[in-house]
Amino acid sequence: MDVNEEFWNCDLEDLKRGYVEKQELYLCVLCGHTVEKGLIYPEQELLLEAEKYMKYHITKEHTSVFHHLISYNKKLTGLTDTQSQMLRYFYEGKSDEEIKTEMGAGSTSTIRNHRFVLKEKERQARMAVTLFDLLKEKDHHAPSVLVPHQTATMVDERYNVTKEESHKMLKKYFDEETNKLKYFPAKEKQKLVVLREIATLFTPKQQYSEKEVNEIIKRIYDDFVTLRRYLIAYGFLDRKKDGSSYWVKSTS
DNA sequence: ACACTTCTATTGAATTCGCG
DNA sequence: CGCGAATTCAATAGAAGTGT
Repeated sequence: MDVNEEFWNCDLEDLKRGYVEKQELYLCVLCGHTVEKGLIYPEQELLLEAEKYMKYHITKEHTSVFHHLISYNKKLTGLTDTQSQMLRYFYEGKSDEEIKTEMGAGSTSTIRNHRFVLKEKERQARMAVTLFDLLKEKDHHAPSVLVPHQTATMVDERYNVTKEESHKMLKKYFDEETNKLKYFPAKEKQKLVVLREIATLFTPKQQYSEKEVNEIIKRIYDDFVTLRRYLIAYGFLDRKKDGSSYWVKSTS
């Protein structure tokens, strides 16, 4: 029953699809199987391009995302065995009458009621997702980990930081009066938090010249060259090859 | 009149409580 | 901890309600 990190972090659309697109590869969130972009995968008589092959992989190994997810236990799905079985029948497009016969129930009203209860459950699930999503923005005490910049490079699980930790670090490295960076941290984890904070000084989607970038960084730290380089290296900023234009990598 | 949705009552199973 | 009592939960079936 091990469900990987990506599974929980990817958005609903990716989850429904069953795989996420990374820089250089496609990753199956159901099993962690990866497929490298740009390669061609032979399958029987056919040669499949990477993404096609990933779709094929899901059908072959997991039948469908639906089948895979519904096979998880109650703890994960929140569904009882009969409820899961019901969903399977519904997925197959069976009528109440057919389901009744197949599961040997005495009456179609039982199936009807299952449909009703499950629909209610769906509404509750939507409600819960929305509620918790809204809560996330407000609850600064939750020990939730900050998800690193999605485009950030040089980041792995070790650098997960709770909001509390991150708050502490920021207090340590930034002067409360002037908001200037006192000194640049040596530890990777701290660097990440500090850089993330600095990245917020830039307006998303806006294009900056190198000079403008320097100006902004200079306001909080003298050694703007180092900081600028770090922002790029850690994937917070991106730039044209010739350095004529800089912008914040999108966060969403 | 008909199909379809929602509510209610009953039952048995599972879980929790509380007492020694 | 063990065991029966009490409570809660899930499944069922039929009744009531709703809309066309």
